[in-house]
This record gives sequence, structure tokens and C-alpha cells, in this order.
Amino acid sequence: MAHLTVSVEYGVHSLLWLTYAGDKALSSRDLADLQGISHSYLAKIFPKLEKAGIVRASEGVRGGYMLSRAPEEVSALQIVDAIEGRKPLFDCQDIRGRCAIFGGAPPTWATNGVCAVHAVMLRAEKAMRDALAGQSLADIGRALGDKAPPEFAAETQTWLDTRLSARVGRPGAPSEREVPT
Amino acid sequence: MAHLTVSVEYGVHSLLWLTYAGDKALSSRDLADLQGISHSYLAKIFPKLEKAGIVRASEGVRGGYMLSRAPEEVSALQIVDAIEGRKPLFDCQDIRGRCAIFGGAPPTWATNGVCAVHAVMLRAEKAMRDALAGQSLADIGRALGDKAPPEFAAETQTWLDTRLSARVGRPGAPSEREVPT
DNA sequence: CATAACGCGGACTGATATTATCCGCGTTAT
DNA sequence: ATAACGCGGATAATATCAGTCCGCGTTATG
Repeated sequence: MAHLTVSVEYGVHSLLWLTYAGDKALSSRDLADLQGISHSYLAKIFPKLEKAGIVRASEGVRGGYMLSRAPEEVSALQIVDAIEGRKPLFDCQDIRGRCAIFGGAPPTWATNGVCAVHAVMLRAEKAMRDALAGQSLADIGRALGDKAPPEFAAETQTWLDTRLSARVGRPGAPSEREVPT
Repeated sequence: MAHLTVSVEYGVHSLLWLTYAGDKALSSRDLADLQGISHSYLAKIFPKLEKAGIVRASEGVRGGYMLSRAPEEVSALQIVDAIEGRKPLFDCQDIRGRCAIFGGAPPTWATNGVCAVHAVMLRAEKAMRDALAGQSLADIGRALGDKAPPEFAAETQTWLDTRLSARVGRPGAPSEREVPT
């Protein structure tokens, strides 16, 4: 796949729903069902966001996740790094030292400092990271909110509330997880 | 692996050697041996550079590759695109349309235009590509040349000339490809 | 206090991309 | 004619990604 994987897509979209939910904790299952994506896979992404301090988890029944910071304080870069783990755009194999002219013993002038080719890629990576760092979760949420009609917020709250009350632990009566369209 | 693969590393370094070679055509085998990398793999990269118009090939004995443009006119972006094939930084799965609230029939306001999350990544990708577009092969070669001592250029010419004369097609006497260190 | 819904982590699987290698074909200087 | 080229296809090893499944400890509910 591409450099930024679907894990990032799942993660960012889920965080956007959390900004909608306010102080209510949403479970990874709710978030997965709401978005029509794999629950077990999304469940592997959230612990990464938690370790990065972007999200807070509450365990047990009625547990789930909440944003641990204001959406303005969460940059796209922080989310990407939390999920992808600071993977470099380019990983230099240091070709320069293998030059046959050096015959196995490359001089120090050839190998010290950063490889000129690597430097080019590092500048490109920095430009990308700066662009990501300049965009917050709040910015993305705003762009998204501008498209949705006003009644959508209410519909979302209804869906979430139905879901929250439906999933109460009732021994002997496993919940059906059926939700009106 | 990372988004920018070793193919790019091989390609850029090889093009840098071509700037050294001037009007002499270097074979992919020479370039591979000179740099201590796989010949058969490098041989798969050059046709891509040729199709992109960065390099010109001459066939037959004593054939090889030459730059088809001045190093100032070749940007890092052109090389990356030629080799990697314009692969996107992020490929959007359009999660937004799968929202359960829409019940399988997402409204047009939800799906038209570019997804807000995708837009963030597109801005980051553009920043990266702009950074690559702003750096030419000549720039990289200069950074590299500044490190090498003056006598290195002569050593390189010697290595290449030895190589060129050693590989003359002599029936019955397959060349040994041995070159002094 | 038993139950079921949580989060957490590890093992595992299938698909795809990367990094190669090898072979046969047509071209061309010696 | 020969051997060194470039060109393209087939194949293989390895890694990563996307996704599933399981068992563990925690916790509100009835």
C-alpha cells in the first residue's frame, strides 16, 4: 500500500467521531460499526493512539475511548506518527560507501555526514511532515462539519445514544446490536 | 519498505555517475559494478528512466546509457515519478460513504468533493513533491562534488576508461572484468 | 456475585509489493 | 560470427499490510 496506510485513515476518521461525541466514551466496536470498518483491526489502532497520549481509555462495561486533548491540540502529524511509528520516507542503504573505486575501504570524505541523495529525501520528508504538523484535528473536523447539514449532528447523537443504551450488559440477553437506519 | 524505495536510491546514484561520464555511454553493468549493487535489478530501473526521457539508450556492444537532458533540467521529482510511477502518498478508501447512519445510501453532501481527511494528505503530498521538484540532479551532484577531493574525478575517469577498453568484444576471449582498485 | 461488554496483547493468515535472479530475444561494434 | 549490449517476461524470497481469532484482566449491571 501507500506510505500512509488505511490504519491512518481509520484512525483519523475515528478521532473525528470522538470530537463529535464530546465527553461520552465510545467503544472501538461502536466506532467500527458506525463507520462500516473492521472492528478487530480498529481495535489494534487505538492502543497506539492511547500510548501517544491522544486518547484516553476506560476499561470495563461501558468503557471506551475519549480524546485526551482538545482537537485544536492534536495535529495530523501526531496521529500519523502515533499510528505508523515514525517510519522514514526513504531509508538510505548508503550506496556511496560501496563504490568499487574505493576497493572495500571507503575514505572518510565519502562516508561522513549525510549522503547527498539522502539529504534530498530528508528535505522532502520534512516538507511533508511540516504540512501535516500544520493541520489539526479541529481543522479537519471543521472542513467536514461545513459539508454536513445542521440536522446531521442530531442524527449522530441519536445513533450514539441508541447504541449506548442498547449495549447495557444484560445477562442472558446478548444484545442484538441492531440500530435503526 | 519505505515509500521511496531502493530503486530510487539506485536510480539517482546511477544518474549522478552519468553526469560524471559526460558524453560516454555507460552500461548498466558498469554502473552496477562501480557501485557494488545488483546488475540485474539496476537493469530493470533504466528502461523506466528512458521512457521518462531522462536517459537515452544505445544498443549493441559498447552500448549503454547517457543523460538525455542537462543535469540542471532533471528534478528529483521527475526521477522519483519515473521509477516509482506516481504512486500516491495516501490512497483514500472513502470511509465516509460507509457510515451506518446513512444506511447504505450516503447522501450526496457526504460523498461529493474530496474527503476532508484525504485533503490533508494531499496537501502533505504536494509539499513533499514541491520539495522534490525544487532540487535538480545538478544540485545533488554539486553537494557530492564538494565533498570529494580534486583527484577523485581523475580516478573515476581512469576506472571508467579501463572498463570501457576491457569490455571490447573479443571473440574467444571473454573479458574478465577485473579492474585495479 | 455471575455475566457480558469492554480494553489489551499476541499469534496467525492472505494478499500485495519489493528486491532481486534468470532466461531468451533483437541489436550492433569488433 | 561473436560477444556485449538493452529489453522484456517469468519466477522466487522476503517484508509489510489488513484482517481475524483467541485468551487475559477490568468493570458496570442485574
